[in-house]
Amino acid sequence: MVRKKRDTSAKRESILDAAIDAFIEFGFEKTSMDLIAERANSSKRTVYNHFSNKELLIEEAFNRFLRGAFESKNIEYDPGKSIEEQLSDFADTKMTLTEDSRQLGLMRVTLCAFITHPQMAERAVLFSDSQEDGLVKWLKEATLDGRLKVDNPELAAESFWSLFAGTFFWPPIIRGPVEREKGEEFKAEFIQLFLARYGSE
Amino acid sequence: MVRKKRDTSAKRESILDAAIDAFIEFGFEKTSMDLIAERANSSKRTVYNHFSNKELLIEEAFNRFLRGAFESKNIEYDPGKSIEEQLSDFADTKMTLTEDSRQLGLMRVTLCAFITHPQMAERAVLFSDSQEDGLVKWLKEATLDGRLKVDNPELAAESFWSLFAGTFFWPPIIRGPVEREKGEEFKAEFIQLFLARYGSE
DNA sequence: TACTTTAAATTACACTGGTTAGTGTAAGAT
DNA sequence: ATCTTACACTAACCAGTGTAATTTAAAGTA
Repeated sequence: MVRKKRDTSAKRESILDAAIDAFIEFGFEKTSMDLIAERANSSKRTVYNHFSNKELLIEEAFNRFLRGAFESKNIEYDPGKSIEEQLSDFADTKMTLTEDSRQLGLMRVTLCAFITHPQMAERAVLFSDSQEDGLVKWLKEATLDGRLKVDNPELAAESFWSLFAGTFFWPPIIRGPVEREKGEEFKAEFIQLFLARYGSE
Repeated sequence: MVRKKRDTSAKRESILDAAIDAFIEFGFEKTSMDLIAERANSSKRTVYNHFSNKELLIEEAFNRFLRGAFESKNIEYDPGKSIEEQLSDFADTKMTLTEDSRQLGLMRVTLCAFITHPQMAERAVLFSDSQEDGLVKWLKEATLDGRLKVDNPELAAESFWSLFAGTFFWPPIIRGPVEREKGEEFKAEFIQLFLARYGSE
């Protein structure tokens, strides 16, 4: 028996891409499999050959969201840079996620999926908990180095994320990107606020 | 000509209640008008007599959400109470919104509606902007009274909301209510954080 | 108070027109 | 031999309408 297998990943990708675009534009429920096929320049049958039902498509979109959301580099402590600069750079890095309109759209779709499929949200929470240790570690190192005074790094990290997300994550999800000027102003302010409590001087 | 008009508000309410419950349980798209009628112990025709299409139901649900979200009393400056106590009480008041599971469900539905119908989100943003002046006013009064040092009350208010929502609004929307112990711990922490920058001593 | 009248509100139910997830198949492409 | 396509098809669901019958309660009557 000779097995012949062909590489069909390109087709699969184009279907998934088309599906994500359509989900972003119309939402999951209102996107039909026929539309996805049409946009992927494919036949509906091929769509079903790759993803045997519609749920699998949103699952894959979700996985891609997770990958994108956390692949951006995490914060690493650098004794040679000021605390303000390190926090500011970190915020800038994370900000890019909601500046790209496709990524933003994918987040919106995913957020709705979380709300209607709580089991997806659980997976995301587990994943993000495992990832967000980066900031906690940074806070500990900065404290050991005498540059910060943080008793409870987990709590401090949560405060930082709240301050960040309250301007740079949730508002863009709902109303669209933040204007750069206002963004810079708020970033400076919340870093000041953070350091007023956790700074060492 | 004698006009007879009957009070049909009870029926209307029961339909809207049933609709909201169903939206919470199944989401807007997946809730059929037949189901709403059944749950309201009414006929589909009566549903349509009160709400001539499905959109009007989500609109009304949204209006009810707005009313619920902002009817809870706003913060008012009281020179006789400590700053910590006033902020803590304010946070407690706002917290009750996400402790009630129906209100939480309604918020989820509304959030999804915002994401898929941006024009609804606009109305909500306008409404909330007009309401959230309460905290700004409080910050100004506390500053005039020498109890706080706030240069930019709008920015400070935004920081406060970010800190609050980062624990007491968004996480409950996604994963469910916050455990009381953790909530108290974080509330104390974020008030400390806020006062480290804006407190007058 | 009790009763009748009457228009408004509600119901049951059938029906239309449209959409959509998913399947089967045979022919064609790589 | 495997992947892909075109296309026809099913079975279900659903928003919204039309209508005639039935129930309800406000207003008029005794």
